Amino acid sequence: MPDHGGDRRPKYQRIADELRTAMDAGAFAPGDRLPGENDLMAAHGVARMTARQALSVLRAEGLAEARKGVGVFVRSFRPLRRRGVTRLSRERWGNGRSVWSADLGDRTLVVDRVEVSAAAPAGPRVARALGLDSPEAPVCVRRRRFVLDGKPVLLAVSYLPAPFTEGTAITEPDTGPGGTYARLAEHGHRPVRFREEIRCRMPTPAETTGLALEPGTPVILICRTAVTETGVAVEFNEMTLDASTYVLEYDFEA
Amino acid sequence: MPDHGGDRRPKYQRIADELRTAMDAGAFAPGDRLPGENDLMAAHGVARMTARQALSVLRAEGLAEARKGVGVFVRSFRPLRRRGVTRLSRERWGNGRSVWSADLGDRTLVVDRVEVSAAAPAGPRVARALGLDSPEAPVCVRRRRFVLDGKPVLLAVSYLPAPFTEGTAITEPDTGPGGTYARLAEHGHRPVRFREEIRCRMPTPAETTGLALEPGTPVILICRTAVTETGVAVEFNEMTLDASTYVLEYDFEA
DNA sequence: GAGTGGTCTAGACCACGAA
DNA sequence: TCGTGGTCTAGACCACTCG
Repeated sequence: MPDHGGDRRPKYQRIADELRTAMDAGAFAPGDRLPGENDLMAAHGVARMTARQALSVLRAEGLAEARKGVGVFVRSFRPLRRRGVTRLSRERWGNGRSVWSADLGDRTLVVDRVEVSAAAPAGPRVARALGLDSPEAPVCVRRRRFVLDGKPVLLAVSYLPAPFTEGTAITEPDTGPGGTYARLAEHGHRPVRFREEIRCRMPTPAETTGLALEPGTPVILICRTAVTETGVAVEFNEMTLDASTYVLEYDFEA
Repeated sequence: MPDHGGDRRPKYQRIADELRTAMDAGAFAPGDRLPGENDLMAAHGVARMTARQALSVLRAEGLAEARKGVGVFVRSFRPLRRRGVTRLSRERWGNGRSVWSADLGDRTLVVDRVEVSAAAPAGPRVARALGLDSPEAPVCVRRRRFVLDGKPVLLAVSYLPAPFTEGTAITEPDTGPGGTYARLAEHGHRPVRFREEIRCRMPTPAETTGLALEPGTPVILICRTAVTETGVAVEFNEMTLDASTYVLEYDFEA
C-alpha cells in the first residue's frame, strides 16, 4: 500500500526534490556521481521503477545524465557565448557585464561537415523568407556542422538565391577568406541588415543524433535573414544550437 | 519474450516514431486526440508501461500533452513575437505607451502580479551585473508576472540601484506613464544602451508552477542590462519566458 | 459507472563499462 | 565477473473526467 508519509506528492517527486535540493546546496558538484537506482531503492524502500522515475525527472530537467553501466552524474553547464551583433560588425562597447561568466571566447569552432548544393528548389518556406517569386526558384544550399572540442554544437543550413552565388566560391565547400558575406560583397550584394528570430523547443530525433544531445537538452533555433542596402534578401540561415552549450548575446541602442 | 521484430530499436521508441511520423504526415492535427495507453497496448501487444513510455517520449518532445481522465492530445504552437530592438526604442516608451503593446496581436497580455521592494541587498550576482561595489548595495526589486489570455507566459524580476529609484514611482507597483525607463529618464538616468543575454533550459519546479508549463516545455531566460550614456548600469532585468509561447526577434545592422 | 491517465510494485533479461 | 543503467512484463490501486 502506497503510504506517502503524510505528503500528498508522489514518491518519485519527493525523491527527485531531495536530490535536487542537495545539488543546490552543493552536496553534489558538477560531474559528481549521484545515488543510483539501487541506492535509491534501498534508501527510500521503493521499487526499481520508482527510483528510476525519480532520476528521470532530474534528467528531463537537464540536471543529471546517466552513463550506461557506470552511474548517474551531475551535468555541468559551460556556456559558449555567441555575440549576435558584434560578430557581424567588428565593434564593441564594453559596458554591461556578462551574467554568465564562464566565457570560453578563445575556443574555436571547427566545421565538421560541409555539404553544398549549387542549385535546388527553394521550397515555400525559404522562398517566402527570401522574398522569392516562386517556390521553384533555385537557391544555393550550404549545410554545415560545427564541433567544439569534439562535440557537435551547431547545425547550420544556409540558403542563398542562386543568381547571387553562381560562379562564386559560395558554391564551393570552402568559401575563401571572409566567407560567404565577403563573396557576396565582392559581387555587389553586401548584406548590411540582419534579422534573427529565436525559438526554443525540445529536439527532434534527427537533431538529438546530429548534435549528440543528452536527454533533457533543448535546442535553440535561430533564423537569420540578411538584406542588402537596397532591401534584397541575400541569405536565409537556419541554425540549430545545443542549448546546453550556448548563450546568445545581443547589444543594441535605444 | 521481447521480440523486436528484426528491429534493434526499443519497442517504445518504435511506437513513438510511428506516432510522430503520423503526426508529421498530418494524420493528427493540433488538438486532436492520440491513441491512448490502452489503444497502444492492444495495437502493439505491449505492456502498460511500454505504451506509457512511448507516450512519454512524445510529451518530453513537447509534441503531445496528457489530460488526466481524458486522453492524450497533439499540442499546438501559437507564437507570441517579442521584438528585442524596436520595442525599446525611445519613441516606444517616451510617449507613454506600454512597451508591450507592440507585441500583441489580437491577444491581451496583462500584468498578473506585481511585487516591489524599494531596497534590498543586491547579492553578488546582481551586484556584478550592475557594476556595484558591494553585494550589500541596496537595489529596488520589481517582480512581475505577465499573463496572456489567462495563461502565465513571462516572469520578470528587475533590479535597479536604489539611489536611482528613491522617491520615484519606480518603487510603486504602478510606475506611471512610460514605465520605469521614463522615470529614470526624468531623473537624468536615461538608459540608451542595452545588452540581452539569452539562455534556454528545462524549467525548475518553481518555474513549472509559476508559468503553468506543460511537461516537455523549455524556458527562455533573458538577462537585460540597461546602461546610460555615461556608461552607468541602471537596470538588470531577469526574464523567464514560456518557450512554447515566444519567438524572439532582433534586428541589427552590420 | 466506465474509461482515462498517474503512480507503484516485484519481478525479469539485456548491454555496457570497469576492475 | 560484477554492478550499472535500459528495457519490459503483468499485475494493482488511485484520481480524474465525462456521460
